Amino acid sequence: MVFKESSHAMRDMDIFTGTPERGVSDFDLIQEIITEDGASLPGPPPPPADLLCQPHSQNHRRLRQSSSPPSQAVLVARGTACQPPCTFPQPLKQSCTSREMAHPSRGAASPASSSRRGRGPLSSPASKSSGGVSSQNRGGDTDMLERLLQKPKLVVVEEPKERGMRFRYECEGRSAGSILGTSSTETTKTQPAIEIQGPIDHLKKVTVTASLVTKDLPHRPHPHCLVGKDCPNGSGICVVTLNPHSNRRHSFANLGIQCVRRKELDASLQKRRNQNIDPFQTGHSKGIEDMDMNAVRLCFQCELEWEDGNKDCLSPVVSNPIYDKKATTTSQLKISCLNQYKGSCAGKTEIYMLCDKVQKDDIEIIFRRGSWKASGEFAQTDVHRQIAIVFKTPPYQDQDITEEVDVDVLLRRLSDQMESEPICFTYLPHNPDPYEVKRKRKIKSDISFREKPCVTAETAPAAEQPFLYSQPQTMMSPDERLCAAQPGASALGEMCYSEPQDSNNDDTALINQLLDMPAIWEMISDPGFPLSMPSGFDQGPNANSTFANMDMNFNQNFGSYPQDFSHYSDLQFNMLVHENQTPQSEAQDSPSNMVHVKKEEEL
DNA sequence: CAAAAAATCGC
DNA sequence: GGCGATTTTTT
Repeated sequence: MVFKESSHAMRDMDIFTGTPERGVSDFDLIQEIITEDGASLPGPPPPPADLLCQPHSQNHRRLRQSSSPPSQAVLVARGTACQPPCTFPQPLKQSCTSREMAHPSRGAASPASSSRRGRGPLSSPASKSSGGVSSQNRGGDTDMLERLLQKPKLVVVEEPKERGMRFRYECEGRSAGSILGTSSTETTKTQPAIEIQGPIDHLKKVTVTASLVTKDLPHRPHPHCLVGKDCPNGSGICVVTLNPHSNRRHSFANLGIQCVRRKELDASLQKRRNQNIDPFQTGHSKGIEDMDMNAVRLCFQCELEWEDGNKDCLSPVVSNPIYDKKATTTSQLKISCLNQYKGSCAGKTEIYMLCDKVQKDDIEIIFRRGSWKASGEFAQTDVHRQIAIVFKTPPYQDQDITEEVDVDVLLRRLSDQMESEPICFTYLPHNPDPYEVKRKRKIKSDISFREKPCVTAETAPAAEQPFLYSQPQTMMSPDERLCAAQPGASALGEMCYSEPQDSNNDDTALINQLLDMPAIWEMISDPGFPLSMPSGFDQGPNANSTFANMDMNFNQNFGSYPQDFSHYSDLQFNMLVHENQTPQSEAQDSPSNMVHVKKEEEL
C-alpha cells in the first residue's frame, strides 16, 4: 500500500471505503499501525494480542473486508498510537494485552491504578454514550471497550474551516491571520475548538499540544508552523493547559498557519523532531519531496495529569484538513463571467470564461439541469494562463425545445470533484417565437436607419482585427452580463438568434451591438425618442434579408480564428478582456464600431 | 523559453 | 490584516 501525499485520486477519500472523508475515521487510525511493509515504523511494534496479534497484512485485509463499524481493534490502535510528548509509565514492549496497550496506566492488570482513582469499574453512564460498539465484538472485549470509553477523551467540537485562509510566509510578517471554525460566518466568528469529554474525576489538569500534520496518512509532522497565541516563539506548535473542571472546552483563537519555504522544509522537520513532536510515530519518513505543502491538519495531543501526580495521555486526534487558499490545486473554484450567457441548444457555441486560477489538466466545465449533464468542450491549450477558458457548449439534451432553457454551468476539479458555484446559461430553441422575432426586427430596422449615416467602420478589414470584428456579436456590456446572469432577466439576450442577416453588412453587426447596450435600449424605449423614418429604407421584404444568417456567419467567421489563445500576446488578450468589461474605454484609440456608440450616447 | 509555482511586496 | 500584484524560482 502506498499513501501518497499528492495523490489526486485519493484526495479526500477514505482509502478503504472510497467515500468522501469526514474528519478522521477510525480506519484512519488503524493506518497508523499498518504500514506498507510493517517494518518502517520506529518504536515498539503493535502488541501481539487480540486482533493485533495477526500479521499486519492480515489485519489490514480483515478490516478492509469488514463493512461493519470499527471494531475494538481500532480502539486498540488508538491506544498504541499515543506517543510523545505523552510518555507511558510502563514500557510498551513486554507481552501485554491489548487492554494494557489501550490503557497502559490502568489496564485490567493494574488494580492499583484502578482503585487509585476510586472509580467504579464498568458502570459509568458515559461509557454507553459513544456509539459504534458492534455486537460482533467478542465476549470480554465489551469490558475493554467500556473501560476505554470511561476514560476522558479529546474531541474536536469545532473543526477548522477547510478553505479560505492563506498560509502565510514568515517574510509576510504579521499575525498570519487566524484559523476560523467551520461554522464561522461573517457575523459570528468561531474558532476551532476541542473538548475534554467523559469522566474527569480526580483529573487535575490537561495539557493539549496542537501541531500540524500532513493531511494524508500516515499523518506525519508537517513542516509548516502554528503561530499565534500560546505558540511559543519559533516553536511552530501550540500548547495550552486546561483545568477541565472549570472548562472542558477550549477554543483556539488567533491560531495561524505560517508556511515554511521549500528549502526550509527539512530544517523545520528537524525542529519538530527536536521538540519530540511526532504524534503518530511516523519517524523519519522519506519521500518528503512530494509532501503536500498546501494542506495540513491540526493534531491535538493530550496529556492528563491526575491528582495523584500520575500522568496519562490520550491518543492524538486530528482535525479535518485545512487547505491553503493560495494553492490552485485546492482553492475554491470560481467562475467570474462568460462573454455570453446564451447559445443554441445545438451546442458548439464558443464561449470565453474568466475564472479564478485553475489547473488546465485538472478542470472541467459542467453543464447540467436536473439529471442531464454534459461537459464544455476544450483542450488544455484553451486554458489561458489559468484564468480563462475558451470552450464550446455541449448540445442540450433536447434539440426540440420551443422555449429557452436555463441550465447550470460550473467548474469542477477532476482530482477532488470540487465544484464552483453554478452560473446560469440559457439554451435557445431553433425556432424562436415568430412574433417576438418580427417585433424585434421592426425595432432594429428603425434603429438601423437612424444610425446608418454615422456608420463608417466597415472599412476595417475583418480578417486583420478578429477580436474587434467579432466583438459586437460576442461581447456584452457589463450591465447586460449582469442581467444575463439572472435567469430570465435579459430583455435582449435572445435577440435575432438564428435570424437571417446579411453577412456582408457590417452595419448590421453594429446595430445589433447597439441594441446590446442598455443605454441605447433605454433611449429608444423613451416615448419622446424621435422615431420618424423616411419611408422605404430597410423596410419591407428586404428588411429580413438584411439580417440574413447573421448568427451563422458569425460562427463561421469566428470559428476560423485560432482558438488557442497562446497564439496571442498578453497585450492582445488583455485588450480582449478589457474591452469585454469596458467597451467604451477603447473608443478613442480604436476604429471599431464602439466609436459610434459613444457618439450616439453624447447626443 | 514559457508557464506555473513559490515567495515577496505593498496597497 | 486581507488580498492582489509583482518578483523570483522551478519545471
